[in-house]
Amino acid sequence: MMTMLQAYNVYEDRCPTRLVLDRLADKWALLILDRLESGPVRFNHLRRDIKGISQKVLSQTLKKLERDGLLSRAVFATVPVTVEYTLTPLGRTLTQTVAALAHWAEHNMDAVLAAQEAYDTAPSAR
Amino acid sequence: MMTMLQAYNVYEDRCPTRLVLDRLADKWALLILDRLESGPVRFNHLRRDIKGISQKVLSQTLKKLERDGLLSRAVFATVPVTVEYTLTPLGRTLTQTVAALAHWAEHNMDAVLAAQEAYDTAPSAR
DNA sequence: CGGGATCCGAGCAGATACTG
DNA sequence: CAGTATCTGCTCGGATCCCG
Repeated sequence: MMTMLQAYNVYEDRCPTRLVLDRLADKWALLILDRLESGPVRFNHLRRDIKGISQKVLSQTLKKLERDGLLSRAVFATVPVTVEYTLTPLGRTLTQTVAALAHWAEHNMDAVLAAQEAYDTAPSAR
Repeated sequence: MMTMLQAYNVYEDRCPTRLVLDRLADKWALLILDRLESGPVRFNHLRRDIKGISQKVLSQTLKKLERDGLLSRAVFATVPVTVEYTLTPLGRTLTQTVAALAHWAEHNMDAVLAAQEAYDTAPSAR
């Protein structure tokens, strides 16, 4: 199954997998997907929770993720209007992997920061 | 949200985990790490294998990954000089997750592409 | 072979203002 | 509340040339 589907080489340029990987290789997208894992969240709630993201970038990123079928957008005719973002089943299959990446970052950041310091203070010819 | 191990909140700005995640959220970095999984590779070999990457970006990305302690750089005094890039033990712990992400992209790209097409051809008020 | 240095253009991000 | 619109940097990436 796995071998059959692999009609494309990941390292090849212009392969569809690259397009998907490229979309996923986005700090904000990863954070948003991770944040939605626990359930639907409204726009300004996301904006508040994900510190440092601008309203424009949040809007753009949400639109891309919706286009990719990873999350869905639900509008409720309240006053004022309410919009909820929810992971689709497809998106939910991804969050496991995203969470794994986040956990790796969390558990290994000390090692990474130590490596950076060692690298920066190294007197060798760089 | 999460629980015990989380001394930092991933969604907080300026948290170290964010810095690491940000580094990982790089298409080229992911491809390079994935490519090095099977063993040491030389500079121009990487350049050839990872289609579409420029020499400058390859060089920059390798330097960042080395600084993060994810890969090591070995110079051999041949003529001309040979440079090999190898995953460090730390880097090797990451490739499992990176590979999982690549596999997800590969197995689900059809669904993603279908979702994109549906989104683009939708007549609804967007 | 394995890069560094430089120049340049496109795109992305920030800030601000406005709207249904 | 949940965005859109616009303007303005400013960084990133590509291309080119050069070197030990």
